[in-house]
Amino acid sequence: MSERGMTRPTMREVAAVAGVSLKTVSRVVNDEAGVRPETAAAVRDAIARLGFQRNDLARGLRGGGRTGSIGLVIKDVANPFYSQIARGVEDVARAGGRLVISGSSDEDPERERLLVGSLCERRVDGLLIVPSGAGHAHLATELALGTAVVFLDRPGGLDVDTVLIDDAGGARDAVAHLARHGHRRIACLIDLPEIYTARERCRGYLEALAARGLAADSALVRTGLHDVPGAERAVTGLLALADPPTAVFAGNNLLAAGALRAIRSAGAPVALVGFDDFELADLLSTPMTVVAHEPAEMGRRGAELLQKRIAGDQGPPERVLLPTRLVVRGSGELPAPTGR
Amino acid sequence: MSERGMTRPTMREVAAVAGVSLKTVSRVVNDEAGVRPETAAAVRDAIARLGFQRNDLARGLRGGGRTGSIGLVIKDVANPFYSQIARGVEDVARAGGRLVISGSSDEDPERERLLVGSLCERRVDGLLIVPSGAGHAHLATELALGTAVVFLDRPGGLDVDTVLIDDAGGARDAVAHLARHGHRRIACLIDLPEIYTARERCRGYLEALAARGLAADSALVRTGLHDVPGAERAVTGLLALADPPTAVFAGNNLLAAGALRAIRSAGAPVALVGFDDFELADLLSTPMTVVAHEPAEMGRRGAELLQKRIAGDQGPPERVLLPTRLVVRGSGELPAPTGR
DNA sequence: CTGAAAGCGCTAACAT
DNA sequence: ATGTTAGCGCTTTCAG
Repeated sequence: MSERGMTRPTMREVAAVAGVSLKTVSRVVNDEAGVRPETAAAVRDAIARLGFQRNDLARGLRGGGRTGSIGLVIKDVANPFYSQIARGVEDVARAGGRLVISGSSDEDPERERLLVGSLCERRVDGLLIVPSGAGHAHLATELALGTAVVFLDRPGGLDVDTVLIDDAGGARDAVAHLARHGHRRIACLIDLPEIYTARERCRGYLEALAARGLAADSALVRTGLHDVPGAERAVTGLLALADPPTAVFAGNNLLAAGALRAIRSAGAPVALVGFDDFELADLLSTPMTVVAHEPAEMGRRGAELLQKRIAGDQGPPERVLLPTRLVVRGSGELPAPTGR
Repeated sequence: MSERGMTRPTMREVAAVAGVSLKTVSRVVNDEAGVRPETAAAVRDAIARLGFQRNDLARGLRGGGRTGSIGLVIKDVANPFYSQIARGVEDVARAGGRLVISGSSDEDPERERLLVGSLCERRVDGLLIVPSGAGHAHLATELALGTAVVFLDRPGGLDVDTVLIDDAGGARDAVAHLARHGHRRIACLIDLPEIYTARERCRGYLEALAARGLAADSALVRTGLHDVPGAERAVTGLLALADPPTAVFAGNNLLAAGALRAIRSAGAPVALVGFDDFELADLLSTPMTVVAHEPAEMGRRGAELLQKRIAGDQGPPERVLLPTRLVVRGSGELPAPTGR
């Protein structure tokens, strides 16, 4: 076996050992036809003996520029919503023979720009992006240079394939559900308004209220929330109001967790519907309803669209809207509206 | 702006536009000293005008072979435990100017081997691996070829840097806690015995029983469980025993979720301690205790060790053991042992 | 301070 | 069925 730090064997060395030309080795390595079985066997033997592994950098540099990798930019891989997307992307990429290079932007447009830059320098075959912020001019440049781009979860201001969830519809269903159970004072927790999904979910909330002829009380809408403690404080504040809400709609998984904590602390029988499903939502002491959807499916669809583009598809940009469904957990126990 | 599908500008073109030599462009791009400010400005201008981006493939091919990327092989990125590891890795890699290429092995040694192979063909600077299975001969080859390797969560059978959690200690604490509360019939849910952490946690369970002079009842130990439904069925079966357990120790986050479901369904007041912390564990209707630890820290430590190796550190392999701590959620409500 | 030449490891075109 | 010659885009010598 080789020594540590030894230089890696090249095709040229394999060729020398096998007693053939470099090109023959290349043919064997890439399963090209036109090599006599015995020759191929000799080459394979040399490959095994030397521990040769094709250098994909060199390969990508010479041939067409395909690197067999795609870039994925999400908000935070530690957040289950995004890590499920990543899994979906990975599965499709693998089927297409590609590896995924991913990075977390933490909702910072500058970090996103940096990440996209690094990814492009590495010449990924395509880019899957959950766009943060608004300006995506740099992406337009990439696009022009031939890097395929697909947006996930939010539109990115460029006319390319985009996979979204039915944010407004899901929010409408959530609020309609609460209203149907008699709730008239429904609070709404929303992430940073710069985020498309936050705006859409807020819109759905307002539309559902309007559809039921309920007045929208701006005191019950809290925006700019982006973590569990923030949501917890917001809901604690809401419940301390003179005329508190009897129900809460939380705009995402983090905000739902915060709301849950506040409701539990207050000991108040407040109904809760959260956007994003999560394991064990049905085993909570405060039963909650959830706007469920499939993050992995979003990743899969996005990756499929991307690979189609990479393969040369020139059709018009596609717009995929993934459905949500309201999952009622312990509906019988849904707290009824109080007060009044 | 350039046309779609247009060929990407190269340093040569930038040089031509700027009226300098290729090497001067290289100097500017890499912030090397020895370029007159005006010349540099002209070059930068040409770069901006052409939308030039250094090709890291070519760069990696020529210069020392560093690609500025590290490979991460985990079990499943959609599992919060692993996605938190991934985040820790990413943060350290970014600080070191590197990108992370990650893949899920799903506990399949063959997939792991394939992934490692692809990663090495891509010439990652180093590999961070949660090893599945036992045979890691292929890794020995990589090691010999100079690719740095660090194991995460489990030892990989090779004498390299390894970051582990105190599995046995955490399990002992969990079981001791239950015993201290009077439980004598404590069930144990364990993942596939091929997995090191499963064996260690099982060992800790047995040690804690022995330390208290409690008999280990093999009927209460269920191994080979690897998903939520499986754990649920196992616990349902345990609770149907003539002499059922009054407490359960679940060997990981998935098994804890399954146990929770079974306990809830049975309506039995069974105490539960689970390995791995999770959001909202304290808000469950069935209060549970948790063996908490920091997955992200594991990722960070591993990535730090790896980058030190990549930088040339030749010291002896390090063994990091991360602590666990028992977090009691609703201790007052811990179900007391029943029966007898 | 700047440039010309060589070559990283591979594949694409052509030979043979 | 196999080999030869270029050259991908860059960094690394080594010269000016």
